[in-house]
Amino acid sequence: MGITKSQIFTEQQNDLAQFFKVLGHPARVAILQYISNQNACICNDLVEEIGLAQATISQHLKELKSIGLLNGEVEGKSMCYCINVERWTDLQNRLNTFFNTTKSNCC
Amino acid sequence: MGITKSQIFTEQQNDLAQFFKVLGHPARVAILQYISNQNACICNDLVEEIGLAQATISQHLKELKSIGLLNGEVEGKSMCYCINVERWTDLQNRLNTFFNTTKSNCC
DNA sequence: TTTTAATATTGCAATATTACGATGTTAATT
DNA sequence: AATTAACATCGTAATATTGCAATATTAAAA
Repeated sequence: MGITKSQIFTEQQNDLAQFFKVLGHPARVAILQYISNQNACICNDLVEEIGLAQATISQHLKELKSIGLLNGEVEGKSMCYCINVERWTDLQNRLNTFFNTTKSNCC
Repeated sequence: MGITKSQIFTEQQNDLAQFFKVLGHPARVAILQYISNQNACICNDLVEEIGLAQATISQHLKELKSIGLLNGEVEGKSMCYCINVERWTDLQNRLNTFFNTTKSNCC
């Protein structure tokens, strides 16, 4: 039905899946990689760099913001989007915990 | 349009996003966690454990198989699905590389 | 060889996602 | 105050995903 039955999973599982899901689009991967190579990020640069329409880029940025991976700061009439390093490291640790606690083989 | 413009991204970006995407559903996270706590995995157990219909579980297993995270072995009339530990560790390393090379702050 | 058990596959219905044009909004510039 | 620049949001079309019932398929058991 296109709708995920979140009720039947734990909050931890839903949370983790949500992180993975947001990272599960090449545009968002590309955005993060591009930002990390810049000193300042302006959405317009991204539009040229990534090759998607401005509205689409804006939407992807919103999703990255929604899980706290990006900080947006108003700078005049531009926006400066930056990776939230604390959150980034935190997420990396959570994913590693998931990987380390979920690797036993059964057969 | 619901269609991702994969052509405009690098293979590495598409690949990475694909991994994230497959892990981006709580049922698949739950399946991996459950399997890792068992010695043998039978789909029927999963149906009871997870609480989704057999057809749905089968579909999720297929997606996990598609990125090589699960090995399926026929065992009589049952299937034994196991985490592919080599692939699992490989994926963990790839994700850590991504996280480590994508963390500079700009603002 | 019929039956049964354990999946896989197919075919849908419902909802989500992706993408973009058009249109807001906001703040600097003129 | 009007204009411009840089986004954000809205509305919508196209496609993807989720989920399940029904129906294969496959191999052991009877």
